[in-house]
Amino acid sequence: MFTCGDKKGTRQRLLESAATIFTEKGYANTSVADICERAAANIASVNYYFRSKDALYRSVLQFTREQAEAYYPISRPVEDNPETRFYQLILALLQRILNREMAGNFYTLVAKEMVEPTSASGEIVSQTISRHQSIMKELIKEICGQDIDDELLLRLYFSILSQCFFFSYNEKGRQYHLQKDPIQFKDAELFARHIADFSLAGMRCCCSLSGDLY
Amino acid sequence: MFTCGDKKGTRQRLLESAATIFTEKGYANTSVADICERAAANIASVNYYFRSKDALYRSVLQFTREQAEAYYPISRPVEDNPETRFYQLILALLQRILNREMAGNFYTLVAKEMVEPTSASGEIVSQTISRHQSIMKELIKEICGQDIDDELLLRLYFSILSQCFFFSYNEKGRQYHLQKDPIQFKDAELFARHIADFSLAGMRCCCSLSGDLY
DNA sequence: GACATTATTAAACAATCATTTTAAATGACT
DNA sequence: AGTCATTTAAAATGATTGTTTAATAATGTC
Repeated sequence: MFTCGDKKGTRQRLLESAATIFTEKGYANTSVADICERAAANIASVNYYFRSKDALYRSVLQFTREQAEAYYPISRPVEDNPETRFYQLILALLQRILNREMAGNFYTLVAKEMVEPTSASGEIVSQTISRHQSIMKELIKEICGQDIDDELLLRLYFSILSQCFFFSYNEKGRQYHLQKDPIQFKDAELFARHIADFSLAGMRCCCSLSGDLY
Repeated sequence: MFTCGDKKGTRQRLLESAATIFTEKGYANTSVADICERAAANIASVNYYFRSKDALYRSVLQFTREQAEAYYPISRPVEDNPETRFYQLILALLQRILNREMAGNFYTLVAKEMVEPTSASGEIVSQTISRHQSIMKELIKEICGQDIDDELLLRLYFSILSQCFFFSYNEKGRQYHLQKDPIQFKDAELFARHIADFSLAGMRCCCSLSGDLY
């Protein structure tokens, strides 16, 4: 296990190279040759270490997801009041998404899967989403009351998450809406504050008139 | 100009066929052969009527956009109160997005451009977005007051629009979040009602504490 | 040091794709 | 009918792609 010290193994270089290029250009626009070139590996190495381009892509999803979960854990201590934890949860999610390394790559890839699912999409994406969903729903219940209607709960979740997932758009895609400067990692706190405030008000309002309108 | 009556011309068939398949599979995963087959046209016809696959794609963006704008106009009479027009604007947008024909195709294509911009992306997408943006911002100003801070105005716009654009995800992509049944066109009113209520509360709250937190 | 396993390389393969070419067919108009 | 422009058709081109093969190098083990 004496790997060369500062040098990463070929397999790992391929994984990171693939993650970067898949994120940037998408699966279909990325060639195996591109990936190998960036990883300074031979053209055949993708099929040697992973069985195919497709299997490599699945490994990339897996790998970047693990990185994301290691980077900013989304389970928080229970001591604070729900509103604070609500803000922290949104912040953690935005920080993951805006992270410039593998964590951010994962959410960009997930965004692509939302818009144009691949065959590899299935498990990993749906696991990730449903994990987010259950955590967020628990928090909403704490804030709105445990007896909240299931349909309403789902809609509230959707309103909050759709705001967060906006940031997993491509940089250029975000700028279509928020012209101005590129979004930086440090903007996470600002937007998390906004989304939290905006959504807390929305939640409370929708809960208080629950059932009246529908 | 005596076209065959019930039969559409080859060019038009190509346009609609391309719109459908681009929407379903994305630009890179769609072959010119696919498009021609569905349009019952020869393989060379794409290059005959449009100069290239790329130019065809641009034409598709243009065409579907026109269909969307003709289908559900988003400029509404001024007589109602702003809250009602706010709801109507969101409803019109959702109806466009959830429309099963060319209008819906356009917003699905725009969603793809958000996540993975192509070289054709530029003008059409940014025009569409900035039109939505100016209309929505005007309405927010009416509701929150004309003296609202520009930064806050942009964030409010973003919160509202990101909820709407969630529905331009792929069907499977939406179901990752809203498990249950596929979203139908008729759900537009339900979700428009929710987004409007949720967002009106959020707007009012953010405006009242404007400047205090940032 | 010899052997077996693992890793890397260069070349070739087979398939797909967008586009071009060249020719045939169609329809309008004189 | 004959001319012309428009449209359709089939086949070929040239480039790129993912994957495989087979030979070579590196590494670890006894």
